[in-house]
Amino acid sequence: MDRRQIKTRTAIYDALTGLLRKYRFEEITVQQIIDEANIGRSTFYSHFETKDQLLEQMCNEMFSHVFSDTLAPEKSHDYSKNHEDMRALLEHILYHILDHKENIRSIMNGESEKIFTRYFTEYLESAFGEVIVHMDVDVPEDFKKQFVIGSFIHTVKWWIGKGLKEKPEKIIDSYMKCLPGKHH
Amino acid sequence: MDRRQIKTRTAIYDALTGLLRKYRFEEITVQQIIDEANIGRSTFYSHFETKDQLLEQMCNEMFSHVFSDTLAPEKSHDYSKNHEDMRALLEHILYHILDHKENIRSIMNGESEKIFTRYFTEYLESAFGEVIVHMDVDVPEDFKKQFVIGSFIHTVKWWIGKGLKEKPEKIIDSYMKCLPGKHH
DNA sequence: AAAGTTTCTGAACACTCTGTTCGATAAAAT
DNA sequence: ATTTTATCGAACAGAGTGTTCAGAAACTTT
Repeated sequence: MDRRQIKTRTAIYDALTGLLRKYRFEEITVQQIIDEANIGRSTFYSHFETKDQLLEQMCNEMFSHVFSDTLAPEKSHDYSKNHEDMRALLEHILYHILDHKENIRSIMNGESEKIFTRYFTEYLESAFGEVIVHMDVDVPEDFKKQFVIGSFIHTVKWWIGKGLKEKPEKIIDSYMKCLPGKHH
Repeated sequence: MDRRQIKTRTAIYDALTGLLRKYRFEEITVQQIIDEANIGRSTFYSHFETKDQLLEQMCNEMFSHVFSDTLAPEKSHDYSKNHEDMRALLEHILYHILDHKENIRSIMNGESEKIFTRYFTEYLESAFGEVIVHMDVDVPEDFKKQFVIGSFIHTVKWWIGKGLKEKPEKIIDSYMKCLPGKHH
């Protein structure tokens, strides 16, 4: 890829992340991004069709970083046999989020929060769909799934919203204590 | 209040709810609302400063209807003593939502979903804050609160998203089975 | 190093949406 | 019947969007 393209691309990304620290995505204009990134107007539009597409792509890259290497290597594990493995993976996810602290915090306002939720749900379903089904609670399976995944994502959002101050271990510990199942 | 004001106000509300059935709030323009409501441009702006303010006020009215008479009459009950009372109240809330089916479903897309969440959280905290504290799970209190309330709201959203097809009793039953505590 | 290719630039443009203003008209209140 | 208040709608200024295009600048190839 042409160095110039990479340069403008990262300039745009950096500009947006910077602006997101001060303003909500909805109130940021393309002109602001252009000025902040120090690029020409038409350059922006030759990279992205709209402001929304830029956000979409940026989140896309970021969340694949957060989730990609979490999913792959641990896929062989059987979490239904060992709750400690599940605990380790969840902690791993939180540490990954911690790595992207700055970006994630700025992104988690307004419209972009939804993209996060979408990715997160998708990922968790593929990673834990099986495990959840095997939990011994007498409720329909689709309910079980939405409850476990939904409450986890909500917890993570709450953790982010509170400034990521608590330790991942502590959050996961509390979370797993609140889940229904055999681990009492 | 002047009859004319009421007329335009409801015309605007109806127009927006109608449009929300076809489009997301973000893509609806003031002009569309004006045309749909059959009112003059300046009339709209003499009632609402912006499109967002309109949504805010509309949700405000609606959600106070959903929650107002749920909270008041049951306030004396002590849910920590009787889980059946809590169950009844939660079911009551779902039935209220069912009453506003059409409106709620159209409103639960995009930006307006947040307003719903805000109201709902606020309400649940005032209604159940005490009860939750008394639950016997060994996790910090703020975590307990966010978990119980967050997972309930998520469940309700899921229920709405799936078209409100299942019976409130069933949803609440599953929900309470998934909650940690003494009811095993 | 010269020629060819790709990307960036920035001004100019048409367009859409917003929110305001104001004189005329119609409806409600007293 | 008179006064007050609400609506109408055209006209306007302003902000933002997304496109176009010719020239400059940066990369690639030979």
